[in-house]
Amino acid sequence: MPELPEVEVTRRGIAPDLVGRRLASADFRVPALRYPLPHEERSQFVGRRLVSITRRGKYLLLDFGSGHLLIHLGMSGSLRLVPALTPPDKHDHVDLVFGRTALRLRDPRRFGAMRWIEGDPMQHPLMAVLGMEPLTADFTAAWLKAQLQGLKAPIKPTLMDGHRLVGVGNIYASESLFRARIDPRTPAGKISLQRLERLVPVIKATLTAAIEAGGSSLRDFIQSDGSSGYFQQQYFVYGRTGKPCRVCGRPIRELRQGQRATFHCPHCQR
DNA sequence: CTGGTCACCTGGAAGC
DNA sequence: TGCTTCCAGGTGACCA
Repeated sequence: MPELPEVEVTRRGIAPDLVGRRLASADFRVPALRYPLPHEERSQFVGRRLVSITRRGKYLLLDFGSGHLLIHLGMSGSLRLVPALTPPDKHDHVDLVFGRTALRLRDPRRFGAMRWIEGDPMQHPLMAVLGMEPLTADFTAAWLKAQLQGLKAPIKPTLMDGHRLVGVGNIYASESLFRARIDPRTPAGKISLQRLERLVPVIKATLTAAIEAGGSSLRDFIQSDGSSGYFQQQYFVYGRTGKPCRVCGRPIRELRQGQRATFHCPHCQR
């Protein structure tokens, strides 16, 4: 599930319980996720106090003063707070134990990542290549127009390219383009400034609404029963192939762009 | 640089 | 019922 809103909701869900507390131990039950887990660097952060948890794109950065622990949830990752010593399930790969509470990483597909970064985390190769944060004032139609200049690739996969714009994944790319009434197949460089002035606020609003919807389920992060902590969203197009468009009633269509499913309403999006 | 494809990994759903 | 195939919210590597 983790696109920007889910990562941000996770951050808000776990930060109040963890910030300011000392990391007592770190248990790694698999050797690697996307990258080898930070076994050797463990001594660098065990015993340290957690200063803050911030987000950059879909990454979480846990600041331990002497360095940052970077966490990415991949396709199937989730973080929950559980009472320490809670027996792990099959895909509970990492526990960061803070006193009586453990931050538990579950990730069945293991596309997620956890890395220890020393120095300025934004200089790290994984961070330095990241694009614009969509929920900032710098993300404007004029900026996006310049970014898309000359690009022939379709707008939908282009919006999902984290080297240009971070946080917008497969769900919110389809949803945002529907709300902005833009056909996902439109060559990115051909979209007028006028239409981008519609798209940019829509992306901000779509992500913000999803974060706010997740806020109501924040308490799930401190449940120990394994409930997901994520929220169900009322989507306009995502996963609604063949179902009536919520605006015009015509069937939602599905197509594939870059091996990913795209959902759209051919009547409403042009 | 751009644009396209593949790989990583597991599990659930759909198809036969 | 049981086996096979396809698909899933991300992204880095690789190629032309």
